[in-house]
Amino acid sequence: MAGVNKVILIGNLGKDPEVRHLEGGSTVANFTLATNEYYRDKQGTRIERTEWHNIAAWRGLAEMAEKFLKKGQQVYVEGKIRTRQYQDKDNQTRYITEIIADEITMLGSRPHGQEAAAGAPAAAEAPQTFRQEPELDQLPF
Amino acid sequence: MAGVNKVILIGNLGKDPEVRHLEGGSTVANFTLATNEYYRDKQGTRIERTEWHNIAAWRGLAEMAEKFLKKGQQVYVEGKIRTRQYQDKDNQTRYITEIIADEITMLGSRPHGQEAAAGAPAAAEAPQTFRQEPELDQLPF
Amino acid sequence: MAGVNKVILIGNLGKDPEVRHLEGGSTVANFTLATNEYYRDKQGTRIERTEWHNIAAWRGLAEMAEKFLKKGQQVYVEGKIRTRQYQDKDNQTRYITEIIADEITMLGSRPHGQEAAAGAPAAAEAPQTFRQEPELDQLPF
Amino acid sequence: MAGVNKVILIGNLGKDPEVRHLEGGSTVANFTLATNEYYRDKQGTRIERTEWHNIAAWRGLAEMAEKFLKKGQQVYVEGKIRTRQYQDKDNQTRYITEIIADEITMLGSRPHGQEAAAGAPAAAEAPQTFRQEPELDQLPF
DNA sequence: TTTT
DNA sequence: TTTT
Repeated sequence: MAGVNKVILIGNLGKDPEVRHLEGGSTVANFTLATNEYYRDKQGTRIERTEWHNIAAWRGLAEMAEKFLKKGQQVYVEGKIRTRQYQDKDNQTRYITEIIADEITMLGSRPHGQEAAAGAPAAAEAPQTFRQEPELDQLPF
Repeated sequence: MAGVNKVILIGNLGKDPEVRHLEGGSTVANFTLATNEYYRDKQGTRIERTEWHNIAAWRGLAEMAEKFLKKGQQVYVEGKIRTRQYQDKDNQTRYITEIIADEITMLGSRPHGQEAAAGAPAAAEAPQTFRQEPELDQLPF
Repeated sequence: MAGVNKVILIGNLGKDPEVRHLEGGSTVANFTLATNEYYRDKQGTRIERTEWHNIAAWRGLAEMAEKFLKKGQQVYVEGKIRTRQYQDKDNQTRYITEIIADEITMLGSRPHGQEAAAGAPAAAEAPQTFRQEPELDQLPF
Repeated sequence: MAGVNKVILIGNLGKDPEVRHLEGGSTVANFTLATNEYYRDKQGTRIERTEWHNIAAWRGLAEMAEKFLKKGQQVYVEGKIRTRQYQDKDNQTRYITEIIADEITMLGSRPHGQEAAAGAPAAAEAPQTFRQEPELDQLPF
């Protein structure tokens, strides 16, 4: 039974994307994204709660992230949840949950006092949407 | 800067919900949800990939989950991602990512050879949607 | 400023898809989808409200719809809203809002007393997800 | 069979919200929202396509829209699709499709040369999310 | 570690 | 009718 696994986030990058070129030719960009929530507690005090998400962008989307995204920027990210396991230094099994991005849209304006990454569109140009191209070996059937 | 943290899943319960009544009066129901994805690899072989999600439903939604949801059932879950840390038995910090459900809708029909949970609507009745009522101390401001 | 225009529906087909082969070689499948909502009114009476959506699936997705979808079937549809205008028989401008599907997933089981469309997967096979392949002339920039 | 009818939009207000106080005590705010899409056509020319959506916000959300939203502002809107019919001046049945907003989040910064609506949060304050409170007579069952 |  |  086919299912749906979809995540929609709007938040700010906690750091510049880190790009790695893997053996085998793949490229992946990783960054953290903060989504902020505000509410009042029982005493009426305003509370801010920040959730941090690990974002992974692969292949073409990784290159876009490297070129156009910077720490602090507000973005829309659409993707899916993936939890993978790894062995830590004590050889214990650990789990990490990531969002595999399918689409990234730049929102609002750049933060003050911060330059766009090299190659980013000039202020006069329209901010952009980037979509992951489907891999030939990952088409649904 | 307010953000968005939204998850949309369609999958099948991996087990009956486990309900706990916490000190302080809250109720929480936990269950796992499998979302299946199908694709062909480079050799053209059909691959099935299952992602397991930890779902937490609180308060009124927990009671609904306890009454109406059972292992194997197909559901739509809307909610948000939350990662919390805890100390494991070796006093090491560990992280677990959960989906806090805001809305659960029952889909399709019950799996063969499986009874509905006690109190579930008869087959002739419309399957249902359950929404979390907002907590008075958690309204946005 | 790039935006987001996303629709997520779960409902039942109101009729079999109607497929048209347009001059120029495109194929489009149209069907209606009912999304049901249940609530109680002020008197406590159960109310059912049905919203009807016009779904359009293009190219590869149209062929999938023609092969695999039938009246009554429960599906997940992801797509975007598009309103287009046309002239009615009195030469007045009219508007119609459609959902252009990007992804369709078959849910649950087939309705009783109804055969699957020719070519549909056997009951024992996994229901399927179909995604629109991007058109070369419609990639984001 | 309960369904799902969900819309997620990011766009800019085409005009200030228009607020009406209906007989019976309800308040509704209406505004248009432009979602922009960019792509290249077969000749490689950059095309901008704008979709206009009719947004309706009721009750508490209408008051928030009136206070805090202005023409040009970039917002995230979550809601559902509703098509209603009415009689035009020639007594012909016409249809209009609207998005009934459940949640509105203000994004980015205010457009240059434009004042915030009276009562809007000062620049130093966090932009906000507004959610529709459920009506007692519209709870799911 | 972000943003306001 | 928006935005860049």
